[in-house]
Amino acid sequence: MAFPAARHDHSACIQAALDAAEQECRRRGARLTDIRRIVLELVWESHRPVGAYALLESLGRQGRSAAPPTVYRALDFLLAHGLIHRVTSRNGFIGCPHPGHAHGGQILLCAQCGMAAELDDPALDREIAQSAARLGFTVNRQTIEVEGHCPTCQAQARDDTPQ
Amino acid sequence: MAFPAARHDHSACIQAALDAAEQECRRRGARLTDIRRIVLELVWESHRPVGAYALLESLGRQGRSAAPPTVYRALDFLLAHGLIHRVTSRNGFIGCPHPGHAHGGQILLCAQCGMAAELDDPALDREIAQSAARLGFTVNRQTIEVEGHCPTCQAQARDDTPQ
DNA sequence: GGGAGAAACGTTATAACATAACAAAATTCA
DNA sequence: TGAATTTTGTTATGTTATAACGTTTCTCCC
Ligand SMILES: [Zn+2]
Ligand SMILES: [Zn+2]
Ligand SMILES: [Zn+2]
Ligand SMILES: [Zn+2]
Repeated sequence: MAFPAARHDHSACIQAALDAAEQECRRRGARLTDIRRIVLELVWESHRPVGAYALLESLGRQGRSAAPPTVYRALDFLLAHGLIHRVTSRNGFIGCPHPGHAHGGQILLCAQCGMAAELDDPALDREIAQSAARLGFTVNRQTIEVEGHCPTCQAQARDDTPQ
Repeated sequence: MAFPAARHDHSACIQAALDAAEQECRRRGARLTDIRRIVLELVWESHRPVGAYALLESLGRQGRSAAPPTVYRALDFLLAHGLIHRVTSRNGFIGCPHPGHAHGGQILLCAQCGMAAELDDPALDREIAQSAARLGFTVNRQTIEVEGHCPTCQAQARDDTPQ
């Protein structure tokens, strides 16, 4: 789950995500309808969290203008089947690069460029479960959102500060 | 940081929080004005995350009706000085039981009763920082919100399921 | 193929959360 | 006191999310 590089073949990201979604939906007997596929594709337009209303506008630009419930329903479906993750601290959504592969939401967010990546560290899940258990608390779901600086932006900062 | 028991002397919680806030503000040269103190007190009315508009209504019931910006400004102040934490997954706020004592937001949320508690496990912070570092990512801030079941609600579930 | 039932979608309206902008009041401090 | 700063009041609006209900599309069995 490397952090997305500044320049990479992003169309490949999108294609891979759509293929994985197709497969995961087949496996689950879920229907990846037109709208759902299009919304997923739009979520994947970047590696940044996208808001529901930004998706609405994107849909409009594609000539498929819609009302909020349409987008929210598609997002609910994609969330329910693990094809996207919600980024609560940004009121946005990002595509999941490996649906099906069970994992809690561990998300890295670059404060500079806004890019997001998944961390997906099982040791972290265990540590949280253990730590919570010490207080007698049992864990269902966990949301981890880490803000910081991605490798690319750090490198840039070094270049911009000659010294 | 034990999970708050179902029955406990909650007025003591409130008083302790207000005292700690007073002290922390003095230490920082910050002004804990009337509204700010009242909002803090209202946040502490329960151990559950409270929304800004719920606080607005509470203010109204106290005869201090106000507009949204008043509450949001008070919340911003309390956040800035570490007297409360934001619970992004609930669009709410909870009081911090130990302001001043630096700590990232690690919050446990009971899906049953809605109660919240802080986890505050430094090992967790380290694990995240290390795990992120392996991807070349440096951490600024982290939001950890864990949903599950508190000790009280687990005990209740056992009682309600005789078998 | 036809029809009952379920799932998905369209549409309108509204709820819930948050901030911009500017005026008035209170506080600080020289 | 009086200027500078901070805090609060007020109006308006922006942003995010859902309720409710009717229509269409799909599924599956006969
Ligand atoms: Zn990409
Ligand atoms: Zn970056
Ligand atoms: Zn208490
Ligand atoms: Zn509980």
